[in-house]
Amino acid sequence: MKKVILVDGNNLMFRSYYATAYTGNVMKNSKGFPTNALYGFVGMMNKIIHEEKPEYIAVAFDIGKNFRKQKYETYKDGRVATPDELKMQMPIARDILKAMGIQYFELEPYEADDIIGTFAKMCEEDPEYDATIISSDKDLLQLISDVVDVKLLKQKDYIRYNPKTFKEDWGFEPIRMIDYKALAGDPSDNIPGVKGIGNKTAINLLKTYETIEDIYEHIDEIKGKMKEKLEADKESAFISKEIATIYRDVPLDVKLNEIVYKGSDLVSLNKIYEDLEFFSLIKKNVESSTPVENEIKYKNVNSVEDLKDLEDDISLYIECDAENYHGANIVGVSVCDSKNNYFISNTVLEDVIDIFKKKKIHTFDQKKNFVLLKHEGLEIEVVSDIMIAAYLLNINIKDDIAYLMNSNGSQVNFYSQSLKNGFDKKDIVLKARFIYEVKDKYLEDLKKEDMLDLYNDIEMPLITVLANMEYDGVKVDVNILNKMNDEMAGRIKDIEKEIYELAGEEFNISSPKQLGVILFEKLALPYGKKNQKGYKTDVSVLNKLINEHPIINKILDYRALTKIKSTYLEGLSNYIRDDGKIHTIYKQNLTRTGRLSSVEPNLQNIPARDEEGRKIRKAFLPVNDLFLSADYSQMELRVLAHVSGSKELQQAFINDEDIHTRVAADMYGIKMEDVTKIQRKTAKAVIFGIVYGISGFGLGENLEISAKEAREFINKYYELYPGVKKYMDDIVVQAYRDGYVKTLFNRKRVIDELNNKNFMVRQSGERIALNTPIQGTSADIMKIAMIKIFNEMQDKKLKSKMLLQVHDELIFDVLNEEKEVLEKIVKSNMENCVKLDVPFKVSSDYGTDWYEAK
DNA sequence: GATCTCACG
DNA sequence: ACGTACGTGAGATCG
Repeated sequence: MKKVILVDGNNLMFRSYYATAYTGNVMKNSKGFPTNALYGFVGMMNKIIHEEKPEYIAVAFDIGKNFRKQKYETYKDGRVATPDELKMQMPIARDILKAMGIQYFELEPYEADDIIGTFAKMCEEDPEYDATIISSDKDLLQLISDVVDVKLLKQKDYIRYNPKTFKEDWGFEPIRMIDYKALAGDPSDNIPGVKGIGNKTAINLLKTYETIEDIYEHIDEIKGKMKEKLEADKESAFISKEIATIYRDVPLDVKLNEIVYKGSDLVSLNKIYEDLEFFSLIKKNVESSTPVENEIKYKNVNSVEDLKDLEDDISLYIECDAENYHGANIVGVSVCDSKNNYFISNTVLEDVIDIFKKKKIHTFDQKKNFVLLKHEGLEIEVVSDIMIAAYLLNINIKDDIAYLMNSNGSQVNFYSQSLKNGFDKKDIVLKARFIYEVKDKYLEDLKKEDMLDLYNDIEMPLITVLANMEYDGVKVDVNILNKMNDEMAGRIKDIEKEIYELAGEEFNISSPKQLGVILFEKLALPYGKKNQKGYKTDVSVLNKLINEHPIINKILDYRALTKIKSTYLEGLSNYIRDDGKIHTIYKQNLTRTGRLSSVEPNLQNIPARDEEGRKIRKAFLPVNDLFLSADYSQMELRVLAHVSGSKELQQAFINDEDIHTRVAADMYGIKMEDVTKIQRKTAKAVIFGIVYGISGFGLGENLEISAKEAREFINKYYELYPGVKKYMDDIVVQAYRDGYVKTLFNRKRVIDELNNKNFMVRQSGERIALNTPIQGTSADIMKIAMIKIFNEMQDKKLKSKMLLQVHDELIFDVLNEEKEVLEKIVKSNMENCVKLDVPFKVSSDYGTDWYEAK
């Protein structure tokens, strides 16, 4: 049997284009030519060749006018015109196929579907061949037969349909797809179908009747509204069927044995890739990849003498030997000035380090530098960190400078490659050189964007604060974790047993797939919502089923306990280093709002809400005497009150009222003392929802009330706080106008989503626009507070340490005798570091472990 | 490696 | 008709 692969080239190009274009950013090469669709297209073609190993392959394209449009004027009406940026890429796709040794076909007035249908027919007529069609277009499913299957591409993976699997899914024969379209229509192609008949009804009708001809012959068997609808649109149904039917006799003048896959001509292929700047693909093609010669000269430094000509303004880069810099060793240090480049090995670093004291140093990731150097008992101060600068400038920055360099035309190994293959001194030198070359531009850009203060007064000083927190680390008692872990293991075993008994069989409870089958098929529980893989089984689904079956509560318990066990008890243990401490890494260049994030491990999501999980915190212990925890109360709402200018909301905070009770009282038109728990909870949900730009639907889901009721709550809130409503409207308008939003301290977030053609994406952009100034300003304020507290602690030479930040909360390791003075420093700085139209309020607590400290 | 689920503010 | 709350990180499963 000879296998023929038939690819819907148009479909692949459209998919690749929209897969990335929806974010608003189309990938381009340095000449400004769009390349996103081609990049995806090449990826998919390579995948097809790799997975299908075709002997015969053809790719079909649409070209020119098509006969359907000529016959039915409205066909594909309403479709957005193909964007120019996609059109431009179409001819290159053909060039690429040529270089890949793959034949492509296009013929006016036929569409790609018809060409594929014609090839499929040829396969059916020749017993030597069978075919696989590759596309995400469901229209092609009508071609399925004993010798033709369809690999229907989904967002991430695909479904392979043959006659059997098709029938299982759709309930009728593949060829009846055309009758299905005749009834249900197809909005994307503007095929009308029968008005009022959707996919469900269409499928049902086709279970009873073979074709629409059959339906209309037996129209009298059908009763009521449905009959009326069918009769009213009879003509439309038949036209729709005709449009939907793939034409399978396109005069192609080619034989199957002529579409043999010849394999790539790498020279021409690489030439195209070079034009497109698909460097990673070229690299893959050049198997024994000759390493790029980095033409850079540098001096090896052996003593201070070698650095005597070093200018005052320099760049510095430090390479270490592990992804996580805690516990890593310095591989080497490179230094550049306007004229020279230097490489300093770790062995001589100590001897020359003093020379850096008087220099103005520009670097990349000073927090990493700080930790690495401090382990060697060394220290270097810097004036600027281009990793941070790039982050503020909305450059999507990674921790590995190689990404930034390579996207600017350099060719250095990525850090992960160097770890595997060894470090190249030239790469390390190139990194410092790069820093030197771009530093001024970044600072200029920051100035242009009015972000120099944010950079100099907040982000740069914060580096030292965070570096110290990470370096000091937090003590965690592994014995406490282990003890809890053993206990947890026993409890989980018991619950497991009970679940197996209730289910009547053993299965992997942690597998959503298997669990879904047990719940919704074996136990036949209701409300089985589907996701991509099968049934949804998350908390919100399970909560709705609590009264349906006793197994649900057991599963919820199982989930809670296994989460605690694997993520926290075992997970955290793995991060305790030899000093008995956990040293997280605070990412300062990651979030889109200005918040920090914490990784390896994440110490910002240690359980707090649930008592069982909260006990994890008992394992976190102070090195000194106590923990002090200080957190802002309702930080984001206070920021909302300020930035929105809502006098009503501001007054509530000035009066120091319980904000949720206040809003509840206003919303229900009652006195504050009469507000019930549930009313307060509702108000709280409304308030939070507002900050996130929630819809009536979302709030309804959340509160388990109807969308209508929820909408009424939201409207009521707007009435009470018109300033908030105005802010929300204004910020969205402003975001559309400028393409970005800013925090109070000028942190800028560009929102490409607002330019998107897709309504949903734009809506998401609007929510981002109204939330970012609030979340981001709060983050800015917390950063300012941290810097002030840190500095004051240093000035007063306190031995207590700032250890953790959890967005609106700070944790300190406190010496008994410093208790009072520290608490004052912390509270007053947090409350007063910036002056807004509302006061900030900070609550604090002590404890001998993190659990006890509030 | 993508997906689902769930932990935090 | 669509899909539906912002910002994160990590572990387990599965193809």
